[in-house]
Amino acid sequence: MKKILELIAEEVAGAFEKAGYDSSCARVTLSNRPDLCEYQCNGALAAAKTYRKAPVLIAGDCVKALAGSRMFAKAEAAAPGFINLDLDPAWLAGYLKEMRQAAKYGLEEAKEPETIIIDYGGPNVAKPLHVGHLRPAIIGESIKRIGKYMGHHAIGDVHLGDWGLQIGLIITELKRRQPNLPYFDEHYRGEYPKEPPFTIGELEELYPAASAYSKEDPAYREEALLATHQLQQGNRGYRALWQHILNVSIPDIKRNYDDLNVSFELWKKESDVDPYIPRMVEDMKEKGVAYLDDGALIVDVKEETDAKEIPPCIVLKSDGSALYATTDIATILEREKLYRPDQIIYVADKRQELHFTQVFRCCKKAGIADERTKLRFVGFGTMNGRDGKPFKTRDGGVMQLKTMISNINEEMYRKITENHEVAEEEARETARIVGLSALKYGDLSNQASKDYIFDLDRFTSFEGNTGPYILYTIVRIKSILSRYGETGSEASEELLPASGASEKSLMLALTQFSQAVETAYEENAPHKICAFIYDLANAFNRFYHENRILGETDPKKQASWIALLRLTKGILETCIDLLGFEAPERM
RNA sequence: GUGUUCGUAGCUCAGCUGGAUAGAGCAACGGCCUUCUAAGCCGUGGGUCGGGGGUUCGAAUCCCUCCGAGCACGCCA
Repeated sequence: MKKILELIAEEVAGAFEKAGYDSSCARVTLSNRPDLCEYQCNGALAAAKTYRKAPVLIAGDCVKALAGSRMFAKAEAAAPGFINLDLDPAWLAGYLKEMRQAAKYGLEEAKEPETIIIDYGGPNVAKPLHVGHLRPAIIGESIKRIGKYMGHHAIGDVHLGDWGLQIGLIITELKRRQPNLPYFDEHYRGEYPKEPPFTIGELEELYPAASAYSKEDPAYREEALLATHQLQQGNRGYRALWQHILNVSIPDIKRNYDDLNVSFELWKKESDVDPYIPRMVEDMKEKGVAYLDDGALIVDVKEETDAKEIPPCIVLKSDGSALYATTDIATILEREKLYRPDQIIYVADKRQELHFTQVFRCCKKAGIADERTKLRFVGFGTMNGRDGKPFKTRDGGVMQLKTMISNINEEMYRKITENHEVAEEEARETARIVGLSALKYGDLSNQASKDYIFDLDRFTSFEGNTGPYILYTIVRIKSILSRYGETGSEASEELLPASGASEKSLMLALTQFSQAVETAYEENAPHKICAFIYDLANAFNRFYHENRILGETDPKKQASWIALLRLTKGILETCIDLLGFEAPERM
């Protein structure tokens, strides 16, 4: 169904035309003066110049033309030329009735569904997930869910890093510790053991140790580079070890993402695109887009309109080996081949913007990406600590994701059990759900592109614009609905026109749903959904405070309110699902 | 140096395809629980929207400039 703003704009456009003005002036917006009106049209101000007429007069003409409209309870011209509009409560109730009956509360799905690949993982195997993986996971997951809800075929790809130096380092370190393993015996021809030679705990310890050695000892680093090279060249033993690393690491990574309510349709790895590279490079050479410069194979990607000359994209290093741009380009090649996406969205640190600009242009220029494939980069800012500097643990290290989640859950558990008597198990589960909402809402309510300050105390606080506040609102509604169900009061739940100001505000807030989701989709901006549900929760809490729903004696009125509650609950729950979290039954 | 992003209340942030008196939350202060969860609601105080120019009937929003901060700038990812 049409968005409420569209309907209002159409009505006003009709009035403009009827009064003899061009209907294109009839842009209507939510009022920025709620004390004066609900909606406003400033078109008369813009039209004044064209018609050489005072804007108030134009507004007045338009208001006269709206006289018969059943949409508005009030339409008046205000100096210097605003048209102030209030909706008719009956018309508003009618609109909400339609919303209740429509699929997805009247949201119009995309007419031409697109295939959208969203790349928002990027963790390296054999390394524990840390807080740096938090933002892409949270933001990307939400963008994906919003895309799906809009009717698109959205595919999340974790895109694991499994082909770089880190694997070589692990192999080298393992060889140092257990040189007698068959993987290191060049003459070994038998089957390798099925059981991995390490646990996940040991694996996670191997890498940092190896990384530290390689920084101190150049020979060690050389060995690791060689091991990496040999792995890529197909060394049997190393391939077997690499497979063990994947087998041990991937389930652990999955569990980590599960804890965040984040999931991926695709578990692709850098290594998957390795086979494409030789031909891809040859092809680029043949087409003449890639050439040697200082020994490296590069592709010029600068354009005349650039404010600053963009450096060329390096496809192969001067020693002939691949680098990150190479695998990124090959990944686009593979995605085009396997999925023919309309869009590929990269959710990555904004510091990588230049890199992706180069990669995207290179793909277009070399014909690797189809002309009509939209390659988009959604850059997010740094997560800082309370001091405004990049978030670190007390000893200056990078905090593991597990640690952060468990810190939040502990804090939540403490707060829950502090004020209420709750069974241990329920308190733990509630803490987990509420904690996740705190973490995700804290992140998503900010614009993704900006740096933001991670403040555990603020995010886990139960007050203000936080995840827990939204959940609390939902829980309040659930509580009323379950009690209402118990009383067995059966009414038809017909929505009546609002009888009070707070009820009408709630209704008005509800009508913004489609607009909020659509904008969030178009702008890849989950924070618009946060802003919407925060307004909605506020509107509901005001309504809740002013009206005693279960104590209402008029059964029709009560039933109408219950219908309103169901709609509010449904929309809030839909939205938090789009953000990637859920509400508990009680809290 | 060049490019880029940003600068809004004490703090954390919205608002930015130009519109009326710049909004929230936290913190501070004051009200509201024998009644559906007070994790709530209502109210008070707090702003030269970094400075200065310009465009416009109208600028936090668009343009220029200066100041300040972050980030990026060919073989790391």
